[in-house]
Amino acid sequence: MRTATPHAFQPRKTPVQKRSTVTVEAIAEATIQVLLAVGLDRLTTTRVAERAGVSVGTLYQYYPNKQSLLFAVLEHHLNNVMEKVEAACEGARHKPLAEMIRDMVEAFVDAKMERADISVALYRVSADAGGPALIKRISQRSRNAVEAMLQTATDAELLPDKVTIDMMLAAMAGVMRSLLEAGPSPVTVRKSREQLVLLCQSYMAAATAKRA
Amino acid sequence: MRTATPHAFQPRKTPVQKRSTVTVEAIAEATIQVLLAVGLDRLTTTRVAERAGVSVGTLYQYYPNKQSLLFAVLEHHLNNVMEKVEAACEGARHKPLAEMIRDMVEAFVDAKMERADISVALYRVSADAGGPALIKRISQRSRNAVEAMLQTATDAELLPDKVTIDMMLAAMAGVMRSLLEAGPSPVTVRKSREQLVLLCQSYMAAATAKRA
Amino acid sequence: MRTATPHAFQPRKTPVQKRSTVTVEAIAEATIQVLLAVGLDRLTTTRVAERAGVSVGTLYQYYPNKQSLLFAVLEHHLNNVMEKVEAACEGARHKPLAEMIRDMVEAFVDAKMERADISVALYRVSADAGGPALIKRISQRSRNAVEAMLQTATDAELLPDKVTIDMMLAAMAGVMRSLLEAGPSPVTVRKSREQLVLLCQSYMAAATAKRA
Amino acid sequence: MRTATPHAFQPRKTPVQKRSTVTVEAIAEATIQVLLAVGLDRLTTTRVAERAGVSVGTLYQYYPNKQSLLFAVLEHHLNNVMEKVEAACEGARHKPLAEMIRDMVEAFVDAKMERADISVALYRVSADAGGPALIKRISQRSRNAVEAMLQTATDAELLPDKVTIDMMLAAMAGVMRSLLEAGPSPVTVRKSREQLVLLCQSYMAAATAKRA
DNA sequence: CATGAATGAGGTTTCATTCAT
DNA sequence: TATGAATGAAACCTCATTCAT
Repeated sequence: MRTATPHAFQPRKTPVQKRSTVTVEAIAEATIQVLLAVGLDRLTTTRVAERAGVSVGTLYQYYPNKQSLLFAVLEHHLNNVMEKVEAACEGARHKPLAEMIRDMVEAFVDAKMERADISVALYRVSADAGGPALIKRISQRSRNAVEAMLQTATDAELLPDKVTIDMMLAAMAGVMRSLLEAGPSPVTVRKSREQLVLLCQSYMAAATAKRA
Repeated sequence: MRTATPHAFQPRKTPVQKRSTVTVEAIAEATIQVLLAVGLDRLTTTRVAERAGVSVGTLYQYYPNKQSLLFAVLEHHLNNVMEKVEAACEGARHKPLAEMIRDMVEAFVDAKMERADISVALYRVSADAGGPALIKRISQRSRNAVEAMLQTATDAELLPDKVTIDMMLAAMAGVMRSLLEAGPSPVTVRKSREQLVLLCQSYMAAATAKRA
Repeated sequence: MRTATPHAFQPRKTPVQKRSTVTVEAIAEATIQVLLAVGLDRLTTTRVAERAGVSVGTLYQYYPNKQSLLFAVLEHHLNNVMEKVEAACEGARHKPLAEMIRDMVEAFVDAKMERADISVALYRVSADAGGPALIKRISQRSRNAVEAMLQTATDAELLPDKVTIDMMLAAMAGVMRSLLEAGPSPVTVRKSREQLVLLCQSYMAAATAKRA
Repeated sequence: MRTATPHAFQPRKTPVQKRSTVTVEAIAEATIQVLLAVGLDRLTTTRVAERAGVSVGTLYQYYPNKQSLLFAVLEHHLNNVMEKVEAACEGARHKPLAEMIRDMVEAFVDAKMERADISVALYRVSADAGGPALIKRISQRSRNAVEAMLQTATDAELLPDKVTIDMMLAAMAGVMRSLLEAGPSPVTVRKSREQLVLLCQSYMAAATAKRA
């Protein structure tokens, strides 16, 4: 993949007509399908276009380059997870800390597992140049959501600072990745989910206590 | 990068003559240099050979393909980190749990930060096909080292099981990655190091307590 | 030339637009030109594309690999000869055996001599992996044509069986090859043509008589 | 295969010491083995040397280049066949024409079939640049042998001229090639052998008669 | 004489991207 | 807007051959 100038990773035009929207989505969906079917190495723009039932030319009408296509899919996936987490955070307001954490972590794990195959496939995409930046941008949102939630905790004596929250989120992401890449059994998933809850709870407890 | 058959990621021949050994190392070193200088996308075998002061042909005498070259470097790096962690684990035997964890985590963070640039660059390499498998193989070693250490803890009532250790390690890896990819200031590093120690300690404490 | 999987020797796509058809033919023609100009050893896909006035990429749109290109040309040549032979066979129906044979053999020799240079150049191509199979497939056609003709012979008491016909055809091919590779004078060609007719006639006569 | 200058196809030195002779033969034998094992496309000088248990350097002491190695093997094979045919020709002197032909043809077929696999593999070798010349040189010998034999025929009224003999030999070669490349069953071989005898006999009879 | 590490020209093939239709 | 034929830079990798040890 010959990477273009950094600013070029956004979709080219925001479609207004309905037909365009359909096309854009068909292309994004086809990208996932191809990704799962043949892997990132053999994903070509032509193949994606074929699968989407359009010509390559059309593909390039909506995505300025291959990278932007991949990133759009990645972003969509991350946003999807994000929304679930945010929803959980909203729903868990005004609860005790441990419950908050549990709800949030479980929402995260469940969201990721829901499309485990895609999650795994996208790890490789996220490693492409520019990926970390994208990830970072998205993580901001989760931090904000979590932070807002924590401020309403009924039993927290001290609020954890940003570094703490980021650390927890990074730990969650790391555990999740390791889990997904292992291709885990349902049992393993359940156990790991529990343990991850525990990990986050104990850390948050310690972090809020420590300050005191 | 067209990935070959899975078995093809091992170096091709073990050099017997001294001349060869020098060459092999020069190539590996050149790979890192090129990786840091131009990035993975523009790392070509020709460029690596040039930098190493040999011909492409020579490179291919020792590495059957580009992938194996990259993986050799990745493996070397991970082994390096591993050794430091193992050493810390050995040195921390027969101490209280919290101290063990601290020593181990700090060794890990320090080892990673020692060559932060390489660590970051290799994240992309590790995403290549076959990377996760390599990582997994290496992680086994760390789990064993940590497990052996924990068994000698002077104050642990219950030993954490494998899942727990794996979780901790995955969390550590995730945090480290997130940290490294952010290109952190020394201050941030110091703070994060502390926090990561806390995270692991509190989780291990909770996990060992929980069983009881 | 690294030969690919056996099924990969067919042209890649059947062009629909007129522009494409022109391109495909230009490439095939260029292949012959290059073959004659520099020989098989130095025939490269790049050179062929250049000669055809297209880019390499275009070449690979229509031929999945070098081998398929060469085979397409070989097949075309053989088909061309085949058609002449078939026409002769059709035209010689309901004649005495000796005349039939004469017409057929002469058509074969003439067809081969018509593009003697190409014929010779293609012998090397036909030796490539997969060549014999191609030859075999084409030979079926000639056997059928000859067989159909012989059944209408006005004076044949017994029909020769398939083995006999194949033998005659193989002999013809062998003689022709030996002749072409010798780079013969017109006189030699004429003499050899006569003799080959005699060879086939006498063999067929003997073979049909023998059965009786 | 990058072909060298035309004069370079002869073995480099005629070994006088016994050790050398052994080495030379080991290399030749290894060439055949590799040819049969992996095919011409993947036959490399290194592989041959390995199989022969010597280093590439040593191989190049005795054969100036790859081509010469292959041609040495080809020549050896052809000489072997030749000797059998010559012996048959000598043994068939002073017999009637038909018997002569039979003995000779059968010797030829049997000699070829004796190492059918090698015969087939070498067809590709003989197509390499310079091959036809080699073949031609060898064919001279067979023509001479056959000619000498025919002159002693007890019942021949007219001697066939060189063109006639060449034609017969070319036909024989063509039939044999076609037969070998088909990978024939023993039954087919036997039948074809008979038919080839018939073909040659009838042609020679016709050719000698015709002159009259 | 033997070794085998080193050479490096050069071949095949891919695929993101463009633009005339 | 959509199409898809054409582009062509550039990557990977091979292997016959040499020559210092």
